[in-house]
Formats: sequence, structure tokens, C-alpha cells
Amino acid sequence: MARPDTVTRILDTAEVLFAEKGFAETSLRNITTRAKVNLAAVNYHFGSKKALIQAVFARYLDPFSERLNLALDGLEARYRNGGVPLEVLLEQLATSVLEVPAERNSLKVFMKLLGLAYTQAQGHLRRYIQEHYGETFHRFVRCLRLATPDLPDAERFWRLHFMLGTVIFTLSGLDALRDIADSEYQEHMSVRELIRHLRPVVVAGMQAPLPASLEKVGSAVE
Amino acid sequence: MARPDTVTRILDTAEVLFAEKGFAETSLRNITTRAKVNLAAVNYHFGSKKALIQAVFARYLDPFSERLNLALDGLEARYRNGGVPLEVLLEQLATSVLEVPAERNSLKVFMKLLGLAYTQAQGHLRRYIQEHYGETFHRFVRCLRLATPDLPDAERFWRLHFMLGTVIFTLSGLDALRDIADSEYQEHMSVRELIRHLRPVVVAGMQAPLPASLEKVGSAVE
Amino acid sequence: MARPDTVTRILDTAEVLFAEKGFAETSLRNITTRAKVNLAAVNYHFGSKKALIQAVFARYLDPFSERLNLALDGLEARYRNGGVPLEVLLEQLATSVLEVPAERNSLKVFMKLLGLAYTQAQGHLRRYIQEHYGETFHRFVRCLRLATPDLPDAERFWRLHFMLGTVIFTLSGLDALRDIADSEYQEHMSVRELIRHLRPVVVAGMQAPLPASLEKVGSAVE
Amino acid sequence: MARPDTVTRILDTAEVLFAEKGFAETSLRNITTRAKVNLAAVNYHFGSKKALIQAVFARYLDPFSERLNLALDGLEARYRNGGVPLEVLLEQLATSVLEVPAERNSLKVFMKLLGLAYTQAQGHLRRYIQEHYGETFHRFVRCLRLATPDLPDAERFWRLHFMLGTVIFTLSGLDALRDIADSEYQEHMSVRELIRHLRPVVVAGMQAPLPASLEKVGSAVE
DNA sequence: GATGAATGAGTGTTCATTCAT
DNA sequence: GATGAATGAACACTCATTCAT
Repeated sequence: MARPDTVTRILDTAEVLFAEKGFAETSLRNITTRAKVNLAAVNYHFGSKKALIQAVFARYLDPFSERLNLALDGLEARYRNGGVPLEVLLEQLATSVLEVPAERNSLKVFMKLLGLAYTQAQGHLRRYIQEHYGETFHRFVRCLRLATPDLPDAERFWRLHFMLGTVIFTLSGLDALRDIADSEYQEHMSVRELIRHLRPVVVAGMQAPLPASLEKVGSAVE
Repeated sequence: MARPDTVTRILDTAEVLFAEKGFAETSLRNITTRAKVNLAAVNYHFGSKKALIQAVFARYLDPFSERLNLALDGLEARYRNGGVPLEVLLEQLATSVLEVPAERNSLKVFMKLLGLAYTQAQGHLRRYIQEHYGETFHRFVRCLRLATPDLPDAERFWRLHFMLGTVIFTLSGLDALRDIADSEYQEHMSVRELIRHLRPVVVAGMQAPLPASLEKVGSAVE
Repeated sequence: MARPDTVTRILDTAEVLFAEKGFAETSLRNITTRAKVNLAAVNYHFGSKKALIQAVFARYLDPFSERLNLALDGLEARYRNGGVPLEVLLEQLATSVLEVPAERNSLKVFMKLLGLAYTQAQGHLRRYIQEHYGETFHRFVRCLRLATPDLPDAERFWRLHFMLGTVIFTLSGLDALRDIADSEYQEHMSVRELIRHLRPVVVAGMQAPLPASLEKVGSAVE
Repeated sequence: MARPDTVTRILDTAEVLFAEKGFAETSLRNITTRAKVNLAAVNYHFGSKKALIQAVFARYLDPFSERLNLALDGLEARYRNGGVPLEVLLEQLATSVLEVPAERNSLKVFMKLLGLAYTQAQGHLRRYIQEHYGETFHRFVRCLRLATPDLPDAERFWRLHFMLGTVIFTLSGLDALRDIADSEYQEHMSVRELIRHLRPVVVAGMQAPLPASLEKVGSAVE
């Protein structure tokens, strides 16, 4: 069948437009027009715009979390005594991230979507992601804990999000940055390469010394 | 005058709403209703919603870039021969960021706005920021270059954005993260404190070893 | 067969929803979803929503008009010379009304539907009812004429509709009224009881003195 | 100014269409198109369709309840000791009803609206009417109580609604009934005349004997 | 200098109906 | 005999913007 079915066409179009313009700026008419599909088809197949957004995420996050879980199974088996080393853990995370879009659409879209999930999640999406993928995330956090036993829990929490910020922020805004880099430094950076460059930075960040103990700061800002 | 004038009231309200909900999700009605101002006042005083958005940014970025320029003047004078050390440079950046909201509204809003500028900038805003603050940004980049002479230019470019990702991403999503952290680790993190924790991570990231030389990667993803 | 067939399930569900919310506010999706039946089934089995509405009425009015006809046969045979007395006639009408729902669903639904027929009938329903049950109605009117020989024809016409108004209006809005009555007067009124209370009022209305002859009224309103 | 303002035009058009077709069957497009007004004007001036419906009712019920209150003031002053006689009370009610449309649009519309309020009120309208006119209604009920001291409270409650059914039902469906009556009895009935005919029926209904005491009825229907 | 009124374009959603299978 | 998919039309409502005053 040459022409993919309506549901797929809607999802394919929606994820691209969401990635390009965000949720609010992408109207259902945008999507259905470009997908050459009837306007009512979205509500027929998904029920609402919110449900469509969730479906778009599910198509990436379902295989991703499944793969990551399998990979963690393997790593935990291999490093039965003592935790998985930090580098290996992060390497595996990167690998899992890279694998998903290979069979789906594009890594860039995936990263943009992750960025949106953080910055535009209007509640319903945050809830959806937590409900469906929270367990996998917590499993990863537990592994990370074993890999960084010297880090206080709270510190690890923040550093994990520092790291997520680095990665998601960079990869989700990749196009704009690459345009600048291309013109200024004459070397085109592929996503794979960018990840190679991210790795030492992330590792160094996770292993950075703890901040100097708090001498009283003048006045709290808020 | 007890009641601030219309323009100020609009700006004060708009920045809060933009920070909370983004640009598209914040309607002029939202703003004018909450500001207790006539609906047409925005278009009257600013011309358009886009111009209002720019005005909101200008109110933060104008004093910020001015302060940063002054500070760099001082640092360059002090470290006349040889560049400003990396830690000092970053420290100054943090200080300048922290100073602005002290006289304006709130650091949280400032950070949220910076996050929006990256993730929701619809072209007009990106252009506006580049035009008005590009020069200051480049000056900072030049200082950074002197501070990290061993880093290849392209590598520095990317690491700078890694760092920006870390900071902006974390600070702009601070509320949600702090909620989680509060409940799980019983210690409330102020913005000042968070910046104290960010510093070693950012420094370590900038000084991380270069990635291992590129052995041929299987297949480029895109 | 434990599970009634599709047609019946649709009718059973539709009559309840129509009675609760009216025709326009009840969508075919409402009906088919609640009846656990395919959305297209209504159009398949009935042809259109209008035809479904008519079918719902027919399921009540067919047995009703048949019973009333039979009852009138009996009464006319008994009171061969001279008409059927008014009280007997009205009593028979009430009896016939009460019998139908006994074998169908509920009197409340029947009454609500009659109310809808008057207040929401969009033409097609009015026509349908006139065509199918007009003859029986006229037969009843003829009997009523014999029972109230002193009433001018036009007066009888209007009083009949006054009476219908009283009955249908009260019974079709019964739930709301009963709620109020329950809370204010601590006595719950069953439909049967309500009909007992209606009877003397209806009889008195039909037998009320004629209005005083028309002395010229100031100005006609329309 | 020959052309009435937008708000009035909307209300004038809406009340006619609501009266003709009901609330659900009347779309805002219907209204705005016929009123030659922009579609968004309804939401601009009234906020929502529900609010428009309420405004339509208020334009009739506000002057009506005000007039009725004044009239009851007068009657209570005149019949200081002992209540207002039933005939006088009902006469006054009829007079008040007739007065309102004289200065507004049409009695027919008023009656249709009252019918809709009973049969299509979707909650918000019922609540609105109760809130705004409940007190006046209760005052009238108190007067009615003095006028019919021999009637048990519950019985009076039901008879009041029997009477309301008679009146509203007849007047709100007047057009259809009048068409039939015209063709069959060659005498056209004006609203004023109809009310003259209603009076003895209503009075007789209110004064009808109480129902025979309840001999056990076979089986309760529901 | 400022605003109430108005507007055309657009939003997500729901509708009864159709049709290929 | 029955249904999942699809559709065109319509829905109430919101939007940023304009304009006469």
C-alpha cells in the first residue's frame, strides 16, 4: 500500500509541525491540510488535540523506554556486583536515544519533542509522561545512583537535570546552532558527532567537585 | 503616583503571563484584563503583540547588557595582559544576571523569558535580540576565548551552548524541579544557591577533556 | 436471547435520552455509545435521525391509539343512546395512557415524549403524528362533544387543549416538580396519585362556566 | 438614530428565533446573520450563548417581576385584613403579564420563552430564573395561600402548577392551535380573548373539590 | 491620550450522514 | 447484516487588530 493510512499520516505530519512551531502555534487545520486528511479525522481517530499530542510522544517514548529497559536489564546482569560505571550508563542512554529515531522519523524531531515536553508541557502532557514513563526514568535514576555513590542524593538530582538541560537544550535547538557554527567554523556537526562531543562534558559535569561550602550569602533573591 | 501608568502595568503583567504560559497561550485579553487596562491599550502603546514581546525583553536585556559591558570594561582593565580567568568571567556573568532582576521584577521571570527566547522565539524575537544584544554577546565570547586558549574555536562554541543549556534550562524550569526536589530531599534550593551549585559543573564542563579523536562512526544519522 | 437486538437497544436508549435532554441535545453518538451499538447502526436501521424519532413515538403511540380505539368501541357500545359521560370518558383516557407504559418502558418517558412532541416538534414529527394518530384523536374529540353538549364547539376545542396543557405539562415536568414538593411538603407523589389529583381539576375545568360575555376590551394586544 | 444598536438588535433577533425554534436549534450564526451583526458581537457583548439566553429572559422578566411586585404592594394595601380574593389575584397576574410585552416585543414571544424555560431550561437558565425571580414568585405563592385557605399546602402547590401548565402550554403553542381553530370554527381568538376564556377554567380548577380519599390503588406505576 | 465597539480570521470540536468492505 | 473509517458542514468561541470618537 503506497499511501500510509490516515492515522499514520496525521502523526507523521503532526510531529514535524509540533517540532517546528510548538503545540499552540500548530493548529489542527495546519496538520490536516498538510497531511491531506479531513479536518475531523484528528478528532475521529484521537479524540482531541491533547490526545494527538500524547500519541505523538508515545510513538517515540514507547519504543525508547522499552529499549532502555532492555538495555538496563543487560547492564545489570553484566555488572551484577557493583553498579554500572557512569560512562557505560551514559553511553547506553545515548545509544538508546539514537536507536529510536533510526526506525522512526528523525532524531531532530525526537529532541525537539523532548524540549517541548519540558518547556511547553501544559499539565496534561507532563502527567501523561510521568504516568507512562516515570517508572523507567526512576529505574535509570537508581542506576545512576549506584554509579555515583559519592554524590549526595539532592546533588545528583540537580546534576541529572543540569545534564538533561545540556543535552535536550542543545539537541532541540540544534538547527539554529548548526547554522551559526557552519558559517563560522566551516565544519558541519552531525548529531552523532555532537553526541560524541557532549559525552566528556556531561561526564565532567557529573563528576565535578561539590560546590564550596556555603558561606552566608548576602540576601536571598527569592 | 500610587498607580503605575498604563505602559508599566501592561509590561509588568505581560512578563509574568508570558513566563507562566508562553507567548501563544497568553492573549492580549489575558494581559489587559489582569492589568485592568483597556484591551486596545496594548496596540495603542506598543503597536502589536510582537512589539510588546520585544518590549518585555528589552526591559530586562537593556540593563543586563549595559551592566555586563561595564563589568567587562572593568575586568579587561584589570587583566590587561592575558585574558580574564574563566572562573572570574563566569562569576561576573552570574553576578550580572543576578543584579538585573533585583531592580526589576524577579529572577525567575527573567530566566523563564530567556528560556522562551530560545524555545519559542518565532523569528521576530530572535532577530530583535541578535540586533540589539548581539554585539555584547560577541564581546563576551571574545573574552571567553582568551580564557580558554586551548579550546578549538568550534569546540568552545558548542561548549558555550552546552553551558547555556544547562543554566537556562534549569533555571527556567526551576519551579517544577524545585517542587520535586523539595518533596524528595527536604531541602529547599534558592536561586542563589542553585547558581552556587551550577558553578563547578559549568566550569568542569568547559574544562572537560576533548572528545577522543573520531574513529569512524558506523552511519551518520542525519 | 439475553441481549436484545440492535434495533431494540437503539430505541430503548434513544427514548430515555430524548426524554432527558430533548432531540437536538441528544446526538446519535450519545445514543449509539450508550446502547453499545455501532454509530452507523441508526442510519442503517432507521435511515435518519428523524425516522428514529418517529419510531420512538410509534412504539408508544401505536399501542396507545389501538387500546384507546378498542376502549372507545366498548364505551360506545355500552352507552349506545346518549354519549359517554365526561367522567367516564376522561377516566378511560387516563386508563389507556397508564396501560401503555406498563408493557413498555416508563410512564415518565411517555409523558416527556408527549411534552416534546408539543414543544420541540420540528414539523416532521407533528406531521407524522397527525397522519398516524389524527383519526383516533378526532374520534375522541367526537365522543367528548357528545359528553359536553352544552359547550360551544370552539370553547370545547380550547378547553380540551387547556386540559392537555395541564396534564402533559405537569406530567412531563414531573421530576423537577416532585423534587420541590418532596422537600417542601414531605409527601411523595406517585404518578398514579398525581393523576388522581388531576382528575377533579380537569373535570372542573371542562365544566367551568362560560366566560362573561365580551364587553369591549380596551385594545387588542395582537 | 434610526438603526437600533447592536445589543438591541441581537436581543430582538434572538428572542424571536429562540421562540420559534428553541435554544439548541438556534445558532449564533442564525442570530447574527439575521440581525446583520458580526458573529463575534454576541460573545463580545454577552460573553456566551448562555448569557445571551439569560439576557433575553431578563428583558422580559425584569419589568414583569417589578410590575407584579408593585401590583402586589397595591393589593396588599387595599386588602389589609384578609387576603386578596383569588379572582382579583389571578386577574392581576394576567394584567401584569399582558402589560410587559405591550412595551416590549410580543406577548407570543414572552409566552414561548416561558414555555422554553420550563421545557428546555438546561440548568443554567433554571438557576438564573430562580435566583433572580424566585423571591417574587414566592411572594405570589404566599398571596395565593391567603386566597385559598381551605386548600392543603401540597394540593395548592400542585394546582398552581396545573394552572401554570394550562396557561403556558396553551399560550406558548398558541399559533399552531389558533391555525386549527381558525379553520375549523371560523372565529379568530386574540390573546386577550384567550385569557378571558382561560380565567373561569383556571378559577374552577383552583376551586375544584379535593380528590376522593385514596382507596388503595392496585400497583404503583413508579 | 485613550477607549468602547466592532470585526474578519481563526480556533478546537461535534454533527448526521455516507460508503467501501 | 453490519461496521470502521471518513467527511463536509456547522458549531460556540477566541484571537489580534482597527477605528470612530
